[in-house]
Amino acid sequence: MDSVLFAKAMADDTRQKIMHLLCCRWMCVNDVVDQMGDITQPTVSHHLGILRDAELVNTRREGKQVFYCLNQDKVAACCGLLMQNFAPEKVNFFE
Amino acid sequence: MDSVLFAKAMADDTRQKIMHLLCCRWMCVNDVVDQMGDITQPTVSHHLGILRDAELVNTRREGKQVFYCLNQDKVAACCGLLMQNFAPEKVNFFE
DNA sequence: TCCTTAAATAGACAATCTTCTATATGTTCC
DNA sequence: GGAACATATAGAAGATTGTCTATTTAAGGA
Repeated sequence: MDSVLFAKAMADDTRQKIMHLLCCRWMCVNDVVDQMGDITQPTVSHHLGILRDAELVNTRREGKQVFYCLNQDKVAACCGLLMQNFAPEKVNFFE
Repeated sequence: MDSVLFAKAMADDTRQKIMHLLCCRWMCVNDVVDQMGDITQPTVSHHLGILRDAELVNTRREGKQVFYCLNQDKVAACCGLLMQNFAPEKVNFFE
């Protein structure tokens, strides 16, 4: 993936909070909305859409609800890409 | 550092191009402008200011010129932070 | 001191982004 | 099929960002 797309997806406080919620579990949209407290459902959906476009979340429908979960593999791959691009001297390739 | 500030600093194509130029060498502002080709000096200065605020570049004055170089330690630290926050299951702490 | 060069800052404008309300789509149950 | 619930989309308003031109600040040389 493109490292700019990744950075843009991460470049918002609300989005990082959502990502934190979804880090190690599946949650449906309404539960995310409840946990976030002060933002509306459409706003949450919008942010989830951006994260989905960047492939940073996995998604699954279950009846009426749609569940999301952070895609840690993607995050790790993108961080690795950033490291290779912008901290190549700090990467240990064979360790 | 704050992971949102880091992501915001990275969230622009022009800025990532500049970072790439400065990745493994010191360059003065005018040389960056020349390499970038199609953007003006004030725009480059603006982007360098954002990178400087995020501590992603080191800076040094030499006579009339100001030199910049990418701070790979900072990049590595921020990537590590992102990994811990958003890919904790992919981090091997003791390897 | 004055001129030249290098970089930063100010201010304006357009584009992008975040958020909202209102509405549409999709799913389940009666 | 229609009501109820869950999520997505549309469209608008305000905030933030990226870029430019014009100007200012900083340093060096004649």
